[in-house]
Amino acid sequence: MRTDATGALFKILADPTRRQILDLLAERGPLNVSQLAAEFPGLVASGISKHLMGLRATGLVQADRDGRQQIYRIDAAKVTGTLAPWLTKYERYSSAALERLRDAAENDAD
Amino acid sequence: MRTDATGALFKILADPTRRQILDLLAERGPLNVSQLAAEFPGLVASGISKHLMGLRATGLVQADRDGRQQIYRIDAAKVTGTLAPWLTKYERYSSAALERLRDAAENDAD
DNA sequence: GTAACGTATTACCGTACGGTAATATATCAA
DNA sequence: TTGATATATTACCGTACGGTAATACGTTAC
Repeated sequence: MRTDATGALFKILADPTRRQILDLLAERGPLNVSQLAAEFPGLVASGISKHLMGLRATGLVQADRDGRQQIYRIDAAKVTGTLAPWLTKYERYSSAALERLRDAAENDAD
Repeated sequence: MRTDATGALFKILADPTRRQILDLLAERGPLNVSQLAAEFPGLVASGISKHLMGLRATGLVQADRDGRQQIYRIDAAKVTGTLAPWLTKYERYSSAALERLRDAAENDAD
């Protein structure tokens, strides 16, 4: 998929498996790959690992090594911090659209 | 890309061309395909049309027919309305993460 | 009617993705 | 050291995407 820096976050969040990984990390706290893989009967561990690599690349999750385990934890602030400004922008657009409607109504009244 | 209903919105927003289309519709108000295509020198009109079909399918834009023209307008409220609950959820997760940290600190103090 | 125009649709191409399987790497246990 | 475990990496497959080109469709102008 064609994408850019902003789009990379959306692209990561577009996949339901990755969102489910984020949900699990959010609800249960830090987990390793095996624990996560156990929640996805239809998937194999290396697939989960691959998704985690992508999530790490965008900074949405971070990993702490504990012996031979990688303990993954969500950086929920990163998720919200990255998306919130974008959402604010479109809220502003909503307001702008309302203003245009109001202007149009005024012009109609002329 | 594997996706679901929620993911469809993220997937749509992942593409920079589609986000730029949304921005144009938000900043300038409703536009037709030709007007939009004029803003994308590297793209051909049918490509824009294709993106608009996707945007329509998710409800992010709507079209009003005016003779042989299709006038597209953004439904910014749909954008924010769909994303906001999702964002709220992860803000709650952020709080949950903080609580876990606090609990862990208390346990350490035992 | 018919010709030009605005847009949508289809077929097609190259590329990237999600997933599995196999292999490699690193760490713990005996 | 040897074997088992936990994860990462690589190669590969099928599918979906972004884009162009060509075509079809509906609408206005003549």
